[in-house]
Amino acid sequence: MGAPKQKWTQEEEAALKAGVIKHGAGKWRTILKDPEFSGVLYLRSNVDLKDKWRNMSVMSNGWGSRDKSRLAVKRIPHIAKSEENSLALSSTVVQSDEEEIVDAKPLAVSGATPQIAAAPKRSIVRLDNLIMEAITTLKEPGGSNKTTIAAYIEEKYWAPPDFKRLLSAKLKYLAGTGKLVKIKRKYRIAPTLPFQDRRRNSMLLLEGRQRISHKVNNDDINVLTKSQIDLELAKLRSMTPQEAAAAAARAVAEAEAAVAEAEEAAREADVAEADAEVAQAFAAAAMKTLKGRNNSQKMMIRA
DNA sequence: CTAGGGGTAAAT
DNA sequence: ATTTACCCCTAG
Repeated sequence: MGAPKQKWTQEEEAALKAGVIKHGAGKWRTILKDPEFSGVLYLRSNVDLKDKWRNMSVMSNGWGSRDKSRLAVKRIPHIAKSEENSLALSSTVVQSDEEEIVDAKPLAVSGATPQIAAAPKRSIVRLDNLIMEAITTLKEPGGSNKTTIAAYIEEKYWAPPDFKRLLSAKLKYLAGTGKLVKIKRKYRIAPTLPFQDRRRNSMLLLEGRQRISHKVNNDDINVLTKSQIDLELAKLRSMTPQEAAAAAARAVAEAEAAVAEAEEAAREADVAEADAEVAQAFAAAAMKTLKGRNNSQKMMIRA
């Protein structure tokens, strides 16, 4: 009866695409067993993969939730599907004739939107996907650094003018929310092992998942506004433990809010990034000092 | 196990 | 009303 419906995450889609590129479409079981993807797709079955691939494929092609042979009056297609539609971020195209098992079609993304007579600017693909895809396909040991990821995306897709900036913001955001783990300048996809039974039971309550779990070990806060932070930290030290805890909590909340803003604004111009950065840095520093003097504070959740 | 044809019901 | 995650079934 009720399969509560579990939307495919971007990691899962990326993993699926990567798997298809690596093993070929149809090798669902193989993809599933590949340790490279099993971490992400462990709750999907081979049939799920097949169906998902079908769904993705279908929607990326012409208009259709294909029922196939339904005469159907459908929507009147204003324009015939011109093959050489420019807007592309096209699918794979020429892969310099390497192996090219199957051309990964489901790349359509939201770009399939008509360019009927308006809708000029809309080709943001959701950088998240691309980043995930980049990391999973160039499976570098230890993760990939920003430049490598940028190179991958730029080569395979299309690079906006201020792409580097967007990418930086995105990586920071993803690392901040725990979707990515940053280790020594390199990013890798966060382990998804924690939960194991999402099938038919709860799934809520993971609202308190990993958030700002930064590695504040040495320091990364030496950049911008260090003076500001020091100032705030000085105030923090003179507070009572209770006040300090409250302040730290507030800082964390503010950081999250700022990061969320930055994420939303991360399309064209995001001025919020600076704020988010400052807030995050402060939050991290606050946590650090708090823990330093009162080591019973454990606010970090799982590793 | 896979490809597909069908179908259901939950989200949007 | 359309999408979409899942399911079921059958022939290779």
